[in-house]
Amino acid sequence: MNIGDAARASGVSAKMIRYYEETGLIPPAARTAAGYRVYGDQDVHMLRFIRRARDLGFSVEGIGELLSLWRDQSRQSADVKRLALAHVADLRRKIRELEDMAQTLETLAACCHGNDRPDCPILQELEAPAAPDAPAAPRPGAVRRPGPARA
Amino acid sequence: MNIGDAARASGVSAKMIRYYEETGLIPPAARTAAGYRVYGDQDVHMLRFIRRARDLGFSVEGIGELLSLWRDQSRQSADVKRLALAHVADLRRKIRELEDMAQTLETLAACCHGNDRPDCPILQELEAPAAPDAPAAPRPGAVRRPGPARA
DNA sequence: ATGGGGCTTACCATGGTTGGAAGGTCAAGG
DNA sequence: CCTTGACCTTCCAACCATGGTAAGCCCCAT
Repeated sequence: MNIGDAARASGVSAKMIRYYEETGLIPPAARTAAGYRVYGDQDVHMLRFIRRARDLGFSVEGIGELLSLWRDQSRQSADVKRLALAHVADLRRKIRELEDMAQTLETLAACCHGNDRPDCPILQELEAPAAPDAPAAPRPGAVRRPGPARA
Repeated sequence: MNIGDAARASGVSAKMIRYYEETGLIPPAARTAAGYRVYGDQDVHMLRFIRRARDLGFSVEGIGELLSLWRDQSRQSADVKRLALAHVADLRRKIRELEDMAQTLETLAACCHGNDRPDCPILQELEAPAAPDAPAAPRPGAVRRPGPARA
């Protein structure tokens, strides 16, 4: 099976398969004499595992840990569970940040007439953040920007 | 005022101020004879505006649109509101995606004994996604990965 | 005048993924 | 045998926002 077939069968693009190999997430594939990568059903199985973990928002690093547990026949399910719940906590933290932003903006938008006049509480709030005690409008620095969010 | 002072006063790092200038988000700062960037209170005001918009999760592109409305004295508040609500919709979409992931994982984790035995429903689900009808476990492809999420 | 800190530009890295270019390989059809 | 087209290979660049680092210049205070 060539990389294209493996990609179609697993849902992981050929590009990403090569990337995962390069970064050591998956072992180097066997090669034909011409240098083509060759994959078997087992490989596709692993790639699908990876795809599914990505769908659940795991980072590549996290997937690496999941994979090693997956391969480890003497694993303890407690370890898997811990990994999963840690990721859930990450997700919930991110959700809270986004939710805060959405609520602040919604509150502001609700105060905005949304007509053809220029005055707008949204712009006002951006200029000069509201009082520190207003929960919907944290002062600068209170909200941690999510950064290059990886999920 | 040098760039360091402007950074401290606005909460935007000197690095990012230069980046914003380079990418055209803000106009080039005035320079001293020695080439130092010089900022005034107005500039700091604008930088704080940008900082606040970033805190609310706007992309740099979105901030550019906000800035042009901010500067446009003949703006219509409806335009600002539309921008804000579009961003809220973005946030909510992202929140939903993350929430789906978190719930799927939590459900799986709840089924996992979390003991010293190797059998684990989490790994099982990653290997072979559950039935298509289970809402907490969409088939591969049903969950759109957010990609290089920009907020 | 010398030292320390600030400023300048320029480059590298992150994370995950996509895109392209340039070139080799394979299978089918003429 | 040759062409064509689909596939594969490697390498390089880009995205977004940010942090870091390094070499070199500048300014101020001692």
